[in-house]
Amino acid sequence: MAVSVREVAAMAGVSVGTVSNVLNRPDHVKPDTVERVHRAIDELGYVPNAAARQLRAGRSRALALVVLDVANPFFTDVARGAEARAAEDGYTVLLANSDESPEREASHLEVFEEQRVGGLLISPVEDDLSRLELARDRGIPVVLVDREAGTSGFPSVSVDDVAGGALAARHLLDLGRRRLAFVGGPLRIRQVADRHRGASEAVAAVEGASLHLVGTDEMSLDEGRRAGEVLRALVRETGIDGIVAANDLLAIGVERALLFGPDPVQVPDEVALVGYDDISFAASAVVPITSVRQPRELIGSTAVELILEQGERPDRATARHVVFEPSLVIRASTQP
Amino acid sequence: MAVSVREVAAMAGVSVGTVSNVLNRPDHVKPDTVERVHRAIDELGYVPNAAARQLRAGRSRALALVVLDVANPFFTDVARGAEARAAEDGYTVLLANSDESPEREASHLEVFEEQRVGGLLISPVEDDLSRLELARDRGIPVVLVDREAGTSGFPSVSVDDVAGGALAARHLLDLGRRRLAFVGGPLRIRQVADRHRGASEAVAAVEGASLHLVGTDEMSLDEGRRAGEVLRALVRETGIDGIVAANDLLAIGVERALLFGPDPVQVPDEVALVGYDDISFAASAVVPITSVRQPRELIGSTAVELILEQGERPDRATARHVVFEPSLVIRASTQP
DNA sequence: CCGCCGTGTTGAAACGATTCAAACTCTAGG
DNA sequence: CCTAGAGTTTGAATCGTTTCAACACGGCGG
Repeated sequence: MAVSVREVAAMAGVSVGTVSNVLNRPDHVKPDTVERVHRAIDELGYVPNAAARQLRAGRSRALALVVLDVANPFFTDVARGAEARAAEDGYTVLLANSDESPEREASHLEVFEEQRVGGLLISPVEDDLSRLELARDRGIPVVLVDREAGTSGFPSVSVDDVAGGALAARHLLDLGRRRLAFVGGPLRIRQVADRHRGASEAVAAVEGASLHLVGTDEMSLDEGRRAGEVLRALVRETGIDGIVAANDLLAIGVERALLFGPDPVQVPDEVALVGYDDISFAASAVVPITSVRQPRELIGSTAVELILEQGERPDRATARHVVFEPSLVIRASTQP
Repeated sequence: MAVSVREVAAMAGVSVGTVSNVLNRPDHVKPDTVERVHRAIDELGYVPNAAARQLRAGRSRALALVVLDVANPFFTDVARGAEARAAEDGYTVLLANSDESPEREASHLEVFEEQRVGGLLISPVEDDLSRLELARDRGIPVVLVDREAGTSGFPSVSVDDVAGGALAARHLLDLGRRRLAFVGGPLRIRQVADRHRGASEAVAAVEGASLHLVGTDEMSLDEGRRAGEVLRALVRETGIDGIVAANDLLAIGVERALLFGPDPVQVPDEVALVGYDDISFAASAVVPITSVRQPRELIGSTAVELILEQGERPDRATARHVVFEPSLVIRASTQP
C-alpha cells in the first residue's frame, strides 16, 4: 500500500541513503542521480512519511497555537500572522481552540505533547501555568500570547492595554471632552482592568476631568445595549460627553442604544465614543466607531519568532517579553 | 532527554510489551502490574510519542479539516461540531485555513498527506478534485464539506441551498408579500445561484408573485448598503414588499440603508426582510433579522461520521451523500 | 606504481511504540 | 502427579526515515 524510500531506491537503482540525500541535501548528490530518483518518486507517487521523519528527528516541523476562541477575529488574525511567519521557516501552524475551557486546553496540550510539536503558542485560560512548565521541562518551547508572563519566565508577546486605555481616553480629552465614562467588565479580566486603569491615569492627568465606570457582566452586544440605556440617562443627568468602551461589541451596542432609543443621544455631537479592537463591524456601524487597534498579525509573527529563537538555543534562560503599543483609528464617532 | 517505554519498563520491572499493554489493553494485564506501571509513568513524566505510535499503526488519530475561511462563523461552527464528534472516538481535529487560495490549500494537503492523517474533511477551493483523488488513492478517506460531490464519488455533507432559498421566499409569500427582490452575487458562487433558484421556484408557484434580482459583487456589509440604496428606490417605484438576501451581512447592510438613509423605508411594515446563515449579528440588528439557519455543528459531526465509516470499510465504493435541510428563524424583520 | 584526496554512494544502526507468537505461571480436573 | 487451558508476560521484529562511518572510484602529484 504505502510507498517507501526502499521502493523508490529499488526503482532508481540506488540505496535508501541516496534517496534521503536527494530529498534533504540534493547538492551532495550527482545531478543525474538526482534526476533518476525524482523520476522514480513521481512514478510511484511517493510521499515521505512525516511520522518516521519526526521519530528520527525527535521533533516535528509543526507549531501549535492554542487560542481562547477561534471565532474571535483577534485570534484568527494572530493565527494568520503566525502562519505566515512559520511558513517562512518551513513550519506549519496547527490551530486549536480551547474555548476558554481548562479541560479542552489540557486535552489539546496532551495531544500536542504526544505529537512532539516544535513549539507551543498559547493564550492560557487560567493563571496556573504549571501545566506549561511541565511541557517546557520536556523540551517544548513555549510562548505566551496576549498575556504577560509575570514571574513564570516564559517568553511572551502582548499588547500594552494600559497604554491602549490611555490612548482612547486621551483622544477624548484632546477633543475637549471632560466628563468621561468607561464601559466594560467584569474587571477580573486582565485586559478590561488594564484598559480601565489606562483611561483612569489619562483622566487623572487632566485637571477637571472625571471618569465614571459602567460595569458589564460580559463583553457582548446585548450588554452594550443595556449599558447604553444607563449611559443615556447619565448623559442627560450628569453631562457625560465621552465614552470609552472596553471592546467594539460593547461600543456597537452602546451606540445603538444611544441612537435608537426613545430620546436619542447624538453621536458624536452630544457624546463621543471610542471602542477597542477595531473589528470590521466597528467601521461599518451606523456611525463608524473610532477604535483602538492592536497589531494582531504582528503579534502572531513575533510569537513564532520567539519560538524559533528558543529552538536555536534552548539553554538561554533569559526569556524575551515583547510588548506592542496599540494605535488609534479615528472615525466619525469622535469627529464633529 | 526523552523518556521512552523502555525506561518505564525498567523502572516498573516489566517488559516493554507489558507497558504497551497497560496503555492500550489494560484489561489484559494483572491489576497490580497496571498500578506499578502507572506509578513509573507518573514518576518519570512519560508522554507517549505519537510519531512512533503512528509509524507502527500506519495512520494517525488526527483528522484534518481544511476550510475556506477560519474567520467565517459558519466554518468555526462546523469545526466545533467536527471536533466534538471526533473526540468521542478519540480523534483530534486539526484546523487549517485555505483562505480560498488554491496554493495554500495544496500546501496544507501536502502536509496532511505526509502526516498520514486519518481523514480529510475539506471545502475545496476549486472544482478540480484531482488532488483529492490522489490523496484518496493513497488511502486517506476524504469527505467534502458544504459541497455536493457530483460525479467524483466522494462522500459529502452539504445543505440544500435551493430549499433554503425557497424557504425564505415562501415565508414572505405566506405573509402576503408578492413583489419580492433577491439580493446577492456573484451568481457564479454555487450557494448564491442555488438560493436564488430556490426563491425563483417558490415565487413561480404563486400566481401574481414576482422576483427581482439585485446583483452584488461580493457578500459584504458595504455591498449590502449599496444594494439597499437601490432597493429603496425599487420599493418606492415598483412596490417591492419583500427581500431575500443571500447572506446575513448583505441583509444587515440592506436594513441599515433602508432604515437610516434619507426618506427611510420601514422594516417590516413597508418591506419585510429575510437573511441567510443566522449569524449572531442578525439577531442583534436594529430590527432583528429573520434568517435561514443551517445546522452548522451537525454538518461537522456528520462529516466526521462519514470519515469514520470509510475508515472501517475502505473498500465500499458507494459514497454516502448527506444533505441537510435548512430551517427558518423568524424575527422582527418579518413580523408586523 | 603508490598513496592521497575529493566526490558520490552505501547500508546498517537508531528513533520509540506496537504486535504477536512463544514462554511462563497457575489452577482445576483427572 | 500430570495435563489442559486460561491468564500473564516476554522480547524480537517491524514501521520509514535519517545519519554517518566506511567504502568505491578516478585522478593527480610524487
